[in-house]
Amino acid sequence: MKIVIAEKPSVGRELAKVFGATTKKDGYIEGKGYSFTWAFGHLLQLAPPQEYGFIGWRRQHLPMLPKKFKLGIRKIKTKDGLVEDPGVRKQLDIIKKLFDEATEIIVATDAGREGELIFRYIYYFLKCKKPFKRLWISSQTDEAIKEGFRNLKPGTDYDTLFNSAHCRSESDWLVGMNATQALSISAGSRSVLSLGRVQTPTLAMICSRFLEIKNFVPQLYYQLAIQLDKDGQLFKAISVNNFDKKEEAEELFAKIEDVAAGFPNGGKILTVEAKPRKEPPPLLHDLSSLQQEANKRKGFTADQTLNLLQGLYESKLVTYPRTGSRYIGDDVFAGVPNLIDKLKDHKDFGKQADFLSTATLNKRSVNAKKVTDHHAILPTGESPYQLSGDKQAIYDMVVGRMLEAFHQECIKEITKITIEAGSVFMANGTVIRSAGWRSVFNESDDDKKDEENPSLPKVKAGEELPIVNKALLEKQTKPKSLYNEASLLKALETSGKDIEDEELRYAMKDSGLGTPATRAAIIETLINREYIVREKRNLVPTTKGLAVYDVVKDQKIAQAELTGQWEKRLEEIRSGASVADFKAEITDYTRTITNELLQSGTGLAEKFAKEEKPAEKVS
DNA sequence: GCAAGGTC
Repeated sequence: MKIVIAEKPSVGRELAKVFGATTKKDGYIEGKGYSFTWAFGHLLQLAPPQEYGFIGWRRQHLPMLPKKFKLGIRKIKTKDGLVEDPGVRKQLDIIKKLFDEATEIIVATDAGREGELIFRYIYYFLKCKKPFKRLWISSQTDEAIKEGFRNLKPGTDYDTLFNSAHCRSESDWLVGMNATQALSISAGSRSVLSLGRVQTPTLAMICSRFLEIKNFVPQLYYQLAIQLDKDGQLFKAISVNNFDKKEEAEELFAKIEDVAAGFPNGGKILTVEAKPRKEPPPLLHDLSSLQQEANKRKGFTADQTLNLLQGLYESKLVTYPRTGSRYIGDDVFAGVPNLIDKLKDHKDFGKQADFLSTATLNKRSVNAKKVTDHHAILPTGESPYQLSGDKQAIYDMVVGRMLEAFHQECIKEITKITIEAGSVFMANGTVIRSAGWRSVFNESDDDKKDEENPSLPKVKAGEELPIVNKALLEKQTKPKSLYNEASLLKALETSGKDIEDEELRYAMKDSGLGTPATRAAIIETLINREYIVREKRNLVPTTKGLAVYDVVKDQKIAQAELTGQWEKRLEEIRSGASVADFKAEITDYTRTITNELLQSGTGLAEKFAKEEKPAEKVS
């Protein structure tokens, strides 16, 4: 019997279907000489410190540097504390039984670093010695799967990939566990002060933005505004220059020759520029972009959106949700017209679906090279039935985005008129000539509200128009906004782009901080630690969060660059570089950060202890 | 009591 092991049940079932295996067993599917089984993501995790004899949180244990890491079955939180997840235990038993019977093992976990690790941890935990082959595919279509099985690779081809994954895993443990205990202990062990490669830079981003706003000193500046009259149609123009000094603005303001002051034709048109601007449709959604949209439209947290989407996925209404790709391959694209056809009766989108069913579909989101482990989120074509309001809202965002993505460009006409009236003024106007994809949700531009001139009158250069109103505007420079979940998710995705070092920036170009699957959990962790709170839709640091930030802000652990450095080294390991060198570096860094935190955390608790409620102090 | 990673 050949055993195929997938990362998750949905993929295992899909593979079984392609082979025509139909006998459903508990935890696997059998048929045609194969058994198809699966994990549920990581079934195993690195054992916690106490399993190496580091009982209790004690200064003398630090740094904790296990000679050899142990694996343990994934735990879940219950009222009795952490216990082995019974579902995971059961599935591992099933996998063990199948491996024992296997004549051949075929690894079909996701084609990536973590997919490799998911399998290898199971394989080594079960002490399996049988050789295995690797299925490596980036598309789950029947043809891609068949082709992949005709081209199975020797398992050992991916040994270096496993090495890099293994290093990632152990390094996160070493740095995270040690830094967390070091800071918590030196601050007086009153509460858990967690630190980690991802959560701490994320906290730092939130805190530094908050402080930047708090310390922001608004600057006054002045603008001049005039209103002109073209044959009865009024429109507004603003001075091109801003003025720091009020006197300067007042001087120019006095020179504006308006009707009230006895000048019937005070504004002279200098230039008129009208050009069309084409807006391509947005790309299909990946998890992050959908979380951002759901946060903006409905105020859902990243975690809520992920849960709703997981529910839709389990009901087979949408494709795999934790994807980082906004593209689909040509094979998936071939099924899109059929998906669109099924929406013709939809109450909101029917008309657009009808239109698209005869139009040429835009292929901006079609690019097989940009499909990584999973493609962009699409509806499956199954008909939803009695969804909850929130689920329906998410489902509609997926469906609506699909229609948008394959729709036509939106064509706008942008008009710019410059006017001389003592100084130079400019009027901007935007008119939508052809709504294209924007007709799906029929909403105006959500990013920027265009100035008050939706459409400007037809004027010609050289024309002189009466100025019917003028105003001297006093304005203030504004600080950046606080992070909310949408802007934070975006910042996490792109955090690598701000890195100055070119190599580190390159190493992070496809990753950012965290992964699509983990970012929602990171936000929740920061909230659970009482480092940040939600205030309306904003994410605001607490006194505790700011105090922790103050201790670590100049340390490597608070910089996104740390992930960049790791990614660069991990990629080198994948290409065959020494594992021992990297491990030595990490061990070294673990010692350094642990010692530093044991010193610098002293006195930290006093900074926020008074803010804590008595009930929380007791524990 | 603790990381980050994956998933139900």
